[in-house]
Amino acid sequence: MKNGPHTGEARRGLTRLKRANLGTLLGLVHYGREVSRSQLAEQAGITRSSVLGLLSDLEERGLVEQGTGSAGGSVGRPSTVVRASHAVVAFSVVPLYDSLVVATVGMSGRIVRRSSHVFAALPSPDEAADAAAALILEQRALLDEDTLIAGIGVATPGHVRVDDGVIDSAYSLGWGMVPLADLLRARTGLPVWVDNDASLASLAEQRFGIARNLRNLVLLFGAVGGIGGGLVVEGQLLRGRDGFAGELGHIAISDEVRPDYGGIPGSLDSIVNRLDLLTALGLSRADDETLAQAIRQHPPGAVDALLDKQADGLGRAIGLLMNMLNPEAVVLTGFLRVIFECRRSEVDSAVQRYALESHSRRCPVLLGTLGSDVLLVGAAELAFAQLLADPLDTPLFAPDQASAPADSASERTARVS
Amino acid sequence: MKNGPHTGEARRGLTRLKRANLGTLLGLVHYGREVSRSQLAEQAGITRSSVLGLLSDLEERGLVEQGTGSAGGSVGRPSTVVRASHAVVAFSVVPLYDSLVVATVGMSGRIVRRSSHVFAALPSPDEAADAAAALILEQRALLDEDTLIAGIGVATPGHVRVDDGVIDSAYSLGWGMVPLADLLRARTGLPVWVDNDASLASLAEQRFGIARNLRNLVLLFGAVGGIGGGLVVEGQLLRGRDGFAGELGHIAISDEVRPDYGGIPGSLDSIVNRLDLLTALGLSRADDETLAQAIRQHPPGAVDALLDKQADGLGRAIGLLMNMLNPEAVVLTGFLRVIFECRRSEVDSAVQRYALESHSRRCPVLLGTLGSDVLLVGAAELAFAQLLADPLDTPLFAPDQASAPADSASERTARVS
DNA sequence: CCCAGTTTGTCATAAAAATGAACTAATTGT
DNA sequence: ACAATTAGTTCATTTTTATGACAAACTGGG
Repeated sequence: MKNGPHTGEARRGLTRLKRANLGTLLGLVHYGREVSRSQLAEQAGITRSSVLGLLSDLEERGLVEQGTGSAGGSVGRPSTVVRASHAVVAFSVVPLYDSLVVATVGMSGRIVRRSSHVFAALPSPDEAADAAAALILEQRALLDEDTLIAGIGVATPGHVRVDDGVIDSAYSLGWGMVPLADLLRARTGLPVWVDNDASLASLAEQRFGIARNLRNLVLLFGAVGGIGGGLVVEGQLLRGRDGFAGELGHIAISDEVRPDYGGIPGSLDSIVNRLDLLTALGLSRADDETLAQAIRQHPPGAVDALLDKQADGLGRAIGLLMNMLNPEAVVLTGFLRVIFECRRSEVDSAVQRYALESHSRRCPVLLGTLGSDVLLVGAAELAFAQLLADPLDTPLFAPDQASAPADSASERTARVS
Repeated sequence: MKNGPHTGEARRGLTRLKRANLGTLLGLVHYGREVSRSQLAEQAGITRSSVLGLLSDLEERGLVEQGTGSAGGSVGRPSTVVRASHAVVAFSVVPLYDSLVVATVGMSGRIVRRSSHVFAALPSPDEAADAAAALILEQRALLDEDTLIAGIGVATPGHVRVDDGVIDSAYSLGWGMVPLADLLRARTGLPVWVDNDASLASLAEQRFGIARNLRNLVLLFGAVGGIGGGLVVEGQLLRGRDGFAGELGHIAISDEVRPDYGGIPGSLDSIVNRLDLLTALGLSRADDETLAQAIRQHPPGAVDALLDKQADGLGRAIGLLMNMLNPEAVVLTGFLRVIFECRRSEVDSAVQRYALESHSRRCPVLLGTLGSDVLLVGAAELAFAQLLADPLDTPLFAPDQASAPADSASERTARVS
């Protein structure tokens, strides 16, 4: 569908079962960073001898590396430790208002390289795609020769049709109906996946951040353009019918109608609002760090009332989400983190008031730990997801842009025929 | 864990794959009512020859029946049609305020038999369990000799710990920390599963009702004790960490604080409230039909304002849910149906106001079609779920209460050894 | 330093189950 | 009646996992 090159003919007879088992193993390795073979066997529910064979397939394709490592076991023969190969990478693209960040991310979750482009004005989709392609080209040229590229993941604000990578509407970028996946694929020859920024942030925090291994998670993403949300249910991103799910900034939680506000009346966005804070503080365009500092140093007065009100709104939304989804944790990022740190007791008391005790009792409010990397990590996950679903037959690409896909599967097919 | 008798030793070498394939096939048959073998092969993604073998296993265990039926195909050899055996049943138990309904439900989704018990006062958990067990005993005695019983499913209001079938708190019944599954299992010898009423209603409407085959669904369940919610995501019930998810009545959508209301301030329950309607109409304890009639005939005045307000609150909640979950439909049941029918345009306009257009455009508000059967069907699904997960090794029980489980697997094991 | 105990890696063999391809059967339309 | 079409059936083959035995590598105590 979405991938460029054909992999010759799909290898015959690789049953769904084996595909699933390979994916399970690669997933365990990817999310666990370092796992022993016997742990893999136990967690995947297959025997040690089967793991042996499956891993050798994965290793042959260069997806995992095995070696002696510190597996902590006390007695008995030391384990062979399996790691995701750091020779497998994906590119992350994160368009912001007037800049754009591109990173090379290893399958181990580590960010290898990062660079950005600053625009003079809000970029058009084509300008953004040009800049992204240029940065990717640079980073691609710096990769080792044996690197395998899974593809490109994009984290963008707004509504994204994940099926075909079309941005339905991204208010903060001023874009509407932009086929971003097509634009980038045409420029790079790599497969491209696009998804909403807040959703990807929740995925990243659930897999590599504060919410590691929690199966049910709500993340509130306090971005400059407004509040987004990401919902993880049973370890999977909740996308809904079109991939639009998680627009938590637009949920109505109050009767308040602001004549100056154009969105949903009484919405979380209209009440817990970064711009309001900046205005009250006499700032324009500050990053979250500056914002936090300004709040700490502000003179008492109107700002306090605003902060109290925003803290109450935030707590109300958190309580609502706890009642509705019974998650294991609620994670705050961006400027919501600032509000929580300044008005923790106000937020907590609002949560107590608006959430049923049975829901809130065991559901902590946490702060994201991935910081500004969260979108880069989350976007790369998009590209790796395909690889995890079908480790052996998903096409991978070489650093050398001119070459055919570095797909060992098609090589093997060629050798046989 | 939860099942009573042991099935000898688990049949050796029934691989996960076969178990999964059997479950997939049985699920397709169960939800599709009548499916041809080649349709099964196509939908399950396995070959016709494999389907043949798998179905013969299922038929041997008495779970499905095959025969020539009207499969509508125009040309070509007529299909063999597969149906879920109506000899496989589950018992549904639905405790209400002062009564209790028990039904025998076939795996085809049809309700075979139903009976109820009316209490003089609110029953204690033991009284309710006694009554349920007595009704089940009666209905069990009326079953054919070759019937296979999957178990008992209970749909109850309140919070349910689905893992062990303990009702954490059910306000409308006045119960707290009731190990209902244990109580019923001790009295009947059958495995018991318990879940929240609204959740089960959403499952029932998604599988057998108006929302058939929709993968993402929100159901608002307007019961006498308050509003419940059920969320279906990717075809699965969203349960959250403890199974408490979906408490949509308790989500805060307004700033209004009612001094007379004990729950969450500004919650959907406090605004869209059946008791308020009855009070305004001068009624006490009316069923939904009576309520609808009273509304149609009421004199203009205060009741209109109340209805408008409730319609607005309902639309606001619907809009919030659309933004948040991007479902394919929102389904209303119980007295919410009455409100929607009387104030359709008010509800619709509130939905327009509070939902983003991209979310609401393709998301209809529907009315449930299963009526009063919805909980009976949903509760039975709990018992069938286990059977679908492992068709051959899940123990089934005979109508004759004294006998051992009618588990052909253990018979077969015995024959071999 | 050796030896029991423990855990893990590896191999040959067996068994399970799905696949693939050929073939037969039953119907419609011409 | 005959082609076209669709579905059911059979069976040898292939894929892949499971099984069980054994070797390897480590800990810790005597």
